[in-house]
Amino acid sequence: MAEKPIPDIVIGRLPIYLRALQHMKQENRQVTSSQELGERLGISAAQIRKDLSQFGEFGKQGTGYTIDFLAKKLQEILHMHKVWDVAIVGAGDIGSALARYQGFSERGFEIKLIFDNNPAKVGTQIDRFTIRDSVNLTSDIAGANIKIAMISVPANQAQEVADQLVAAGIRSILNYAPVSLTVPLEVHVQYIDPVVHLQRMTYYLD
Amino acid sequence: MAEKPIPDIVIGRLPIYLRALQHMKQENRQVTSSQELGERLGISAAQIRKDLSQFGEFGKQGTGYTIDFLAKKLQEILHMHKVWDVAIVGAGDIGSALARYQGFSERGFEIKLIFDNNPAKVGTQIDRFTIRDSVNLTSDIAGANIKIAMISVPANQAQEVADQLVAAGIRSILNYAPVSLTVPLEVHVQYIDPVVHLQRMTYYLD
DNA sequence: TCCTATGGTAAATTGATTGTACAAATTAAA
DNA sequence: TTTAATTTGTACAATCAATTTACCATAGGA
Repeated sequence: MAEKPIPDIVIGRLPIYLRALQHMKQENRQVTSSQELGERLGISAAQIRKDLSQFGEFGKQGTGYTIDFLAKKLQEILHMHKVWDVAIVGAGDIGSALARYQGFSERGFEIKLIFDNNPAKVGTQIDRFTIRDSVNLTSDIAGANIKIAMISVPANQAQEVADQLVAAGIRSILNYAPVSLTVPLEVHVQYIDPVVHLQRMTYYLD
Repeated sequence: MAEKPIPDIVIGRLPIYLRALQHMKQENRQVTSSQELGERLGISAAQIRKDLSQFGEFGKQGTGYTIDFLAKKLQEILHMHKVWDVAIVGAGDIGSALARYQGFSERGFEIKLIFDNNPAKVGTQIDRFTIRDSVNLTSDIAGANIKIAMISVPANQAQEVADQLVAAGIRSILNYAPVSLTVPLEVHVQYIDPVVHLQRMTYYLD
């Protein structure tokens, strides 16, 4: 009996649930309910229950969900029970801000390597990182066995970088360059382009 | 006869189409086809044609779409035929990187104001901007008639900032703080949390 | 014991995508 | 000029996906 795969849109909501639970934990809350979570997130309680029930029975009728327990379960489902190493390619404004961002280590990701192809930058420091030369990108990443990378290079270099990352064994790419990437099926890409996000909202403005 | 509203998921694809068209324009291309666009973006040609046909007939049978013409049409649909003013709240690493990012002005958005509540930062410069005091946030934004804002403050301050932005007349919020916001129905919010994007991909990793 | 709150789940409903087809228009080739 | 090859716009079916509704079973407190 083949279990049917979980829809990607459901996977996409799990990190949101997890984030909210971790906030509640910081407020020393013990339990919550699908209704409370839903109100907080603008998602229907039924949908949250259905999403969660795809992975098991995590709640108790009448009382709700134990925050700490559900958070741990979601972390397991998302494979966040371990720390993931991450590489950054492109040490401009965005790449630098990413390298300095504390939120990664606080939430299960550790920046390990940062690359740039500008000789003036190679060898200099950002935070605790020494910028490496992009010519060694593939071997450095493969050698460190890193599976996740963020791209913060200009648009016209992004596809080339993506190709190198794939060759280095990267399986997940978070792309800040404003361009769509072509990668093999088994490699996942997420896009962050603030202009695209803004344009999606201007449609609704006068 | 009431026209049925366009699904938001369709609106979300239009900026992607526009971005690809603008890249083609830079390559001095004159025309393209739904098929070429689709291959470039990983979207089926039929879907692109269907999306576009919701707004009019922009192509020519046998030839395809004139890049410049279709780009202009998409800009109109997305209300990008004018330049939109934008405010930034939070002048930390992320806010600073946003203030310096050239991609906004190149694609129809102009950063006008940037705020922080840290007295040590108020009055100092980032790029060509003088950081303003957050205490004047509502009046400054309302006075400048700005409708779009980006939030780049710590998570625990984000909801308060959002409330002030709504009071100031902001209609669209791009939220970089790692927390879900509660806003009135008529205000649109888009979220950028790199950790959420990464976690969405770790599910598929071993 | 009764009442209320709540999770889990099946069913119904709604929404979106995909696939197929084809007429009409255009271009290029024969 | 005729024919062949493209390509859009549209329709329709089929399917797939996602959401909502409704209801039952359970837990815990009054």
